[in-house]
Amino acid sequence: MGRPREFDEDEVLERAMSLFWAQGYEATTMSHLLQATGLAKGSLYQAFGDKERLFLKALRRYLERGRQDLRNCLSRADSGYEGLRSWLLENARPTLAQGVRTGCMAVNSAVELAPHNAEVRKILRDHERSMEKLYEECIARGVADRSLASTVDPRSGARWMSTTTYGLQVRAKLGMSHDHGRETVEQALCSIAAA
Amino acid sequence: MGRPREFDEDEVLERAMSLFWAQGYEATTMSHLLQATGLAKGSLYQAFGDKERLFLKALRRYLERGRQDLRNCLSRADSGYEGLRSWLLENARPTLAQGVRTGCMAVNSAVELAPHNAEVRKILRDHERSMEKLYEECIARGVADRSLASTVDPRSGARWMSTTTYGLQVRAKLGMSHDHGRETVEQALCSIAAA
DNA sequence: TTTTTTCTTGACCGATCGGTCGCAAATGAC
DNA sequence: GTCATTTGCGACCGATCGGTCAAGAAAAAA
Repeated sequence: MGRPREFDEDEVLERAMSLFWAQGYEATTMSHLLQATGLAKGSLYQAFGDKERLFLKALRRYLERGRQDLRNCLSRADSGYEGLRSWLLENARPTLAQGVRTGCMAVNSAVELAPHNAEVRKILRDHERSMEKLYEECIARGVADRSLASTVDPRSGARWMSTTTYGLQVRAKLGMSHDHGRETVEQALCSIAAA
Repeated sequence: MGRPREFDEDEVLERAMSLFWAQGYEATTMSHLLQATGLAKGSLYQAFGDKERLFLKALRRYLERGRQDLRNCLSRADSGYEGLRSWLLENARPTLAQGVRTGCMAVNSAVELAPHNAEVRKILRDHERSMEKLYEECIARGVADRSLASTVDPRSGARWMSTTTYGLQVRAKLGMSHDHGRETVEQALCSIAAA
């Protein structure tokens, strides 16, 4: 009952996510969000609460998609090693949106907000743990199929994977070329590859 | 001639740097800076120009200090391998200031500002290149003293070092423990250690 | 049709943003 | 002393920030 929404909530969330992703939280103003979504101020506030709530919702959406991407990437691989390698190569591909090096929204949010916002910190830590669970499984698989060194500990290997993807995403912000990214991935992989 | 300054420019810059480091550029307001430095508005503007100029000056100071730290760290080491290892371990130590996980100001600035600010981008890229030159020399040393694998290319190894330190600093923002950091460093080092 | 409920819209709010400016104070030059 | 020059200070500026709200519009319920 009541008057129906004139906008698609998912579409609005998607545009908000893009803005926060490309510009960060502080640098994205409500005016930007209104202009990008085409909504009036009241509508946006009524639908999503305040700026922070909207951001959190956009962040959660981004992270869920990232986890799904990782699952797909790893499951497509022919070996544990190839799974990790293809995910790292994915992270070595500089992401551009409208000429802006967006990097990874998880990394961006971790750097900008995590130290001062407990909710963001919790979300990102949980996400990190989920990602590392997937890395872990993949490493176990790689040890079993002998594509990874038998000495690799799945837990610490998983944390090492996180670290390496984060690092690549930071370098993407400074304009790392795809070639340099790939080169770094191959170098990094030496630490876990089977002898 | 004229009236002499009543404040120490270096001291003011130091405090500004700490604020920008801990809170980022956007989240640090002129009021914060005035309160932290004890200066009046006009004095700060007359001495440093606007907020961005002050930030750039603080950033340059931070980066110079970082390069010096790296030089010291590497030169103290007994081998190329130990040099890289001790620098990575330095980056695995979570930095806290007044309870805030400050991480690394270079990484923070790269993520927050580099895509939208050409000056910041240039400064950080130049810094990255300088750091990688030092890594390179250290890797060459390590190959020569047989502490590193002879197969390691100094250039790509240097970029891999950058990537790994960046990754550790991002994880520091999410509350990485010192133990996990050290564990990751040991895992990562497997990719360059001599067989 | 009337009522109820929800949504849309933009005027409006106080607070704060980065930045300017005029005036008093403090120094060296003369 | 007088003057020129620079600093310290804080009132003041327009713009913009995130956020609220009242009134109108559109649908379902009666």
